[in-house]
Amino acid sequence: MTRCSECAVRDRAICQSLCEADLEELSRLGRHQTLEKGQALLWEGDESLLVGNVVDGVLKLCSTTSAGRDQTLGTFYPSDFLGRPFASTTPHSVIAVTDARVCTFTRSAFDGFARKHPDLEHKLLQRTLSELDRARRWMLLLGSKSATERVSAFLLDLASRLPAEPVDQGSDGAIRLELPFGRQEIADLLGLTIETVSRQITQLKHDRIIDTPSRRAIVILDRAGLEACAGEL
Amino acid sequence: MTRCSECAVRDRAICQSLCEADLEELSRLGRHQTLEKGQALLWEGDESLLVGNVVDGVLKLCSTTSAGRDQTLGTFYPSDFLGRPFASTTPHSVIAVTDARVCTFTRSAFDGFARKHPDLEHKLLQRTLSELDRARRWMLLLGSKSATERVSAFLLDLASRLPAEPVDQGSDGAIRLELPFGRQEIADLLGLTIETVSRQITQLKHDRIIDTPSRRAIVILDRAGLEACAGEL
DNA sequence: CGTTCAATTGATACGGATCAATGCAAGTGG
DNA sequence: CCACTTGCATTGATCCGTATCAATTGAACG
Repeated sequence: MTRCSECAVRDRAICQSLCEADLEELSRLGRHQTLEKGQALLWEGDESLLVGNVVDGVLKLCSTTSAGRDQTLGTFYPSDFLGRPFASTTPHSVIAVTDARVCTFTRSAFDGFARKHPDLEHKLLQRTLSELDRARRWMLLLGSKSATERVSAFLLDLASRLPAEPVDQGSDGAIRLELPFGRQEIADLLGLTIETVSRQITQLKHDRIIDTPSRRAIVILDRAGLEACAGEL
Repeated sequence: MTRCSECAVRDRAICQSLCEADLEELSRLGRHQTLEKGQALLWEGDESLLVGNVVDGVLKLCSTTSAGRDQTLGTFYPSDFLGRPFASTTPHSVIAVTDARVCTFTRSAFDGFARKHPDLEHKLLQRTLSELDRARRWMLLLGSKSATERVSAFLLDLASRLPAEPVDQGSDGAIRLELPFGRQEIADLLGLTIETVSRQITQLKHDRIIDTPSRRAIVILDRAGLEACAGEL
């Protein structure tokens, strides 16, 4: 079994608040799980079975509307906490966007442990508050931004979340992003259609703001230009 | 000074977690404030000065985009907690929708008190988690619902939040809502324009799903019909 | 009774959705 | 190694819902 003290996200996940002894106890409650791309960890409306931390990979939180349209409500990167503690059902599904590793706990075991460890609950509170800020920023995007603004904002958000690799040739501060998402997934995230996303990307490419060396890679050539396209924030 | 033990929201706000003695201590940190309709309590981007509970009235959380458009990101009703604890700036403005009374604390005083009272932090965590669920449901609305669905969902949401008054004449289960919001405010909440909101309301009226005895009142005649218009959820 | 402000209604424009076709890269099997 | 399939992404043509612009109505108030 993998020891928590050697965890890849030991110093970033909410567990950072625990001392060695408590960590030991928590690790006995948890279990590591690997997920394949596309696999679901939690289902919308189901019992809230699991909570946990992302160790590696990217996951998404999503919901399907009656019209069959899919809307993605959030994303999880390594060290992020996922699941719905302190409630009996999970309001949305959690699905792996890439192959992923997560460290999970049954909700009841986690809830019990958390109630006895105020520092952990405090970390969780801080994270939940940030997540709420994040969700509200996204609401702003969904409620009152154009397609160009949405795509630009998405790329900037991604750049801030992903381990950014600077491009070799000294072409100013160009940044290369390996997209974990396909076009359809981006569309679901932004409340647009795949065609609109595609058109916006080609537009940004024509304007020399980004480049697309491959379908799954984006190079930000002109960060300031991209920020201008994204509107304030 | 108003004693916490006699507070109108004593048994619903997060303070319900405190014993008499702690409540006494907290009440010495707080202060009651009255706000007039339209008055701001917190400004977007400012230092996070205050947090608190709504005692009476309705407030909204909002943000102005570069394009001058206003988007409302949330609403606060009596017993709701507002403000951004544990952060140095508030990401959005809080504005009174009606005349209101709030019980406020400086953020720093509240943070310190909360850190020492795990039960209070726990209540706050639960509330923040629900607020996040709520925000995500609203994201779904903003990201992938039509104007009709948005207006219908809004009315249903309001019905669940407001003290509902059943209409006198035995006309089945008709419910009368006194709207705290004007049309423009509804539009900001739903990411629509005032004209579109107005048209949707007239449409629902024609379909005998609602009635509008006055500008600021709505009677839900056919709740099932309204739910159907709102799509699932 | 006029003034004022919000809400409604109408006419038109436009952005993004939808429908349909084409392009392109990565397999797969002969 | 080449034809064929398969799955995404792009591009094009058209349609529809909501925004926008402009006018009218209606209720509250002095």
